Amino acid sequence: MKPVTLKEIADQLNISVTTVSKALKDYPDISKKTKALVKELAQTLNYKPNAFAVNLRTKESKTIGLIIPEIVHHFFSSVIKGIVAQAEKKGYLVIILQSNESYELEKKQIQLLLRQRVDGILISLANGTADYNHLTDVLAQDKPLVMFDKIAKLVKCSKVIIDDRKAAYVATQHLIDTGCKRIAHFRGALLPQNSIDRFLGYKKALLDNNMPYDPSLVYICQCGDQSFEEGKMNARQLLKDHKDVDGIFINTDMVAIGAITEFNEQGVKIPEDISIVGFSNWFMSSVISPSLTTIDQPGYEMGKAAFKQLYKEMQQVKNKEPIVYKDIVLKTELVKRQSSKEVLHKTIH
Amino acid sequence: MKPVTLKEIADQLNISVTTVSKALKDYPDISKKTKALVKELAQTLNYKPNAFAVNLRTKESKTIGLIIPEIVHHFFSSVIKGIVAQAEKKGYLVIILQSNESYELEKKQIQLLLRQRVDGILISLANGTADYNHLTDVLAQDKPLVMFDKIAKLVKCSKVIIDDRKAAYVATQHLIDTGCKRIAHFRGALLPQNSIDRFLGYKKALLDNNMPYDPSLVYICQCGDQSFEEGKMNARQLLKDHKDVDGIFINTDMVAIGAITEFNEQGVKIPEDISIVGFSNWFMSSVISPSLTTIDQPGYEMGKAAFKQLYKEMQQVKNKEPIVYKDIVLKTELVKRQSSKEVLHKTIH
DNA sequence: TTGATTAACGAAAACGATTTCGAAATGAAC
DNA sequence: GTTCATTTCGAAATCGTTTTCGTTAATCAA
Repeated sequence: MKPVTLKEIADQLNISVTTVSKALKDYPDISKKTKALVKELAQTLNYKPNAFAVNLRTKESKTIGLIIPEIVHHFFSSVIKGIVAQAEKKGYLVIILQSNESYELEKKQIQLLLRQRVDGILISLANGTADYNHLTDVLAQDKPLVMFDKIAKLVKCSKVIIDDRKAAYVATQHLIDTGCKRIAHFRGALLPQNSIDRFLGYKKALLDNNMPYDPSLVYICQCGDQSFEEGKMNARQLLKDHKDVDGIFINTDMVAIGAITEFNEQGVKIPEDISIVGFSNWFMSSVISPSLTTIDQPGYEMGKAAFKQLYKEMQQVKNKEPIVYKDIVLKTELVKRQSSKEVLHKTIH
Repeated sequence: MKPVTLKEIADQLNISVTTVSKALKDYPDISKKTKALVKELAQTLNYKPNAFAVNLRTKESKTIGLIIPEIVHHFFSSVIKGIVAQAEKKGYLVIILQSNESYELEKKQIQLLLRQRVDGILISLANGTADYNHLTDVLAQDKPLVMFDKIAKLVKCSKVIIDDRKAAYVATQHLIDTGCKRIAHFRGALLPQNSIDRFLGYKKALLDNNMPYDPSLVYICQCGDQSFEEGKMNARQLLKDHKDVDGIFINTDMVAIGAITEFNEQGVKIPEDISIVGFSNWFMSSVISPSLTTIDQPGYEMGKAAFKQLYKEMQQVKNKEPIVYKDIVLKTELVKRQSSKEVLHKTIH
């Protein structure tokens, strides 16, 4: 009933615990005969080393912590999948925690993970997080910390991101290339860096194309649980405020889908009357009618890359080398679908 | 840099490790004065008990394992969220593993978790799992194991499920009540119990209403990654095979959405020509056009209930009481939307 | 025969906390 | 002054491994 220990194996074979331990780990100073004996008995008794004891000695837990704002989310669950898959390949287990977009919870969870003595931490910040002491605490302990997607630029650690600004630029440029003359933007809340960058990309694309930037065309939404509703609301408001808008770049697919639904209900034709480009490429976006042109955000790859970087840093700590931080920028892609028109033939000068 | 230990606190205060430990845990045989001193120093040094050492002594890890077939999945990610939230409330951490619907992986992961000495395991089985030795291994060690959603009826442990059969019955009955005369069924693969039960519910509803059961109206799909495509394919095939079908009960929303898409493309009117009822109530189902009538499957609640049961059993183990197994059946609900007609006025006898 | 080398194993000290069992000191009671 | 109880603390064992450093016995060279 109780798990088998080294001592029990040792007693049964009338040898010492030391020898058993060494035999199982193929130390060169144990004879082949005893090694065979030990290994066989361990097998039949179904011996499994007690992880606590091993960790206590070796000061490694072979466990990492993962904190994300929201689990039920296509993008984030893809990230989780990428992380878990990669971690398992390297023999690491993943403890998952959800911050619920709350700074307080995030802070508490970091403490929990540190107490658990995880070997490293992966985190995507809560929207509300503006204070970074809990993060620098981790780094001060020489424990690797890698941030992904929602990051804090000011914290000195590795980061895995996409170039939100560039992606937003591409999205907006696509609207321009397909003939849109007056382009609105539904942006996210003020805090997460992503919203800011996407907004900046939108703005830059306009200016680079000699189109005026009009702040009244920028609508803010919190992108929380009811982002679908927010998309509908913003769309309704836009129809009242600006009849001349013929294109919208929307911060995230869920909001875009809300907007599409509203436009469908009001008889506004997409893309004939208004073109729409979203962000993230959720599965849903390919299914809705009209299907949504959007920016593909590689969640699985991001998870994979984040773990790989963390792994590298954990190895560096193990070898007592200094940790080398890295910024990894993943590629995004515009996925052309029905909610935007065909690209106009460009005139050749 | 290195984490603070009891010994360091003891040395600084010139008292023994024992006293420090006791002080922090409010043992009655330590004076208030030393307790105050110890607690204050622990606070300022930011002392965190070494989880390994504690676990090694107490033989508790305050950690549970969670194995699911697929993380990127609306239903399962909701379950994860429920589990993680509830676990955190009780001071437990969750190690998450994904079996990828593979029996082999599932088996290996159970071993991993046992080695890690988790206090309990939550699992939703892979479709391919037909051999239960890895599960009985867990139970043989007196380690609580709770299965949810995709379960093995034969294994003696607690289970949290919905009544798939009844839910399917309700779904089919709804189609009948709204006037459908010839009802098809897109079912899942043969193995997971859920598919079988949903099929049986469908069949029973037909028979109870004196409608013939026609096996040629039952289409099978694997419900894997391409279930959307499978939905389209099946819909196309159905249109060829049976022009007279006016209702379909579909195993899962993703397939249903594929079917709706296909029908939309082929100009088949929903619900006028064909009514559709899905299963799961993914968010997508409320957004697609026409929106999908479906069975709401409470993922978050299932996760919550599963952890609560596991917690109960972990307490029982702790108190050396025998484990009491329980079958928990959660309520499902029919969510009426646009893909099915209004219920006919029933004649009163 | 002596000294050096090698092969094979074990004793014991960690790792950091918890807990049992005493011990010392103080005070109270007689 | 003796006895007894109470308060306050610590020594030491323990959890299960890992790893260092011996120790023994055998082998070999000269």
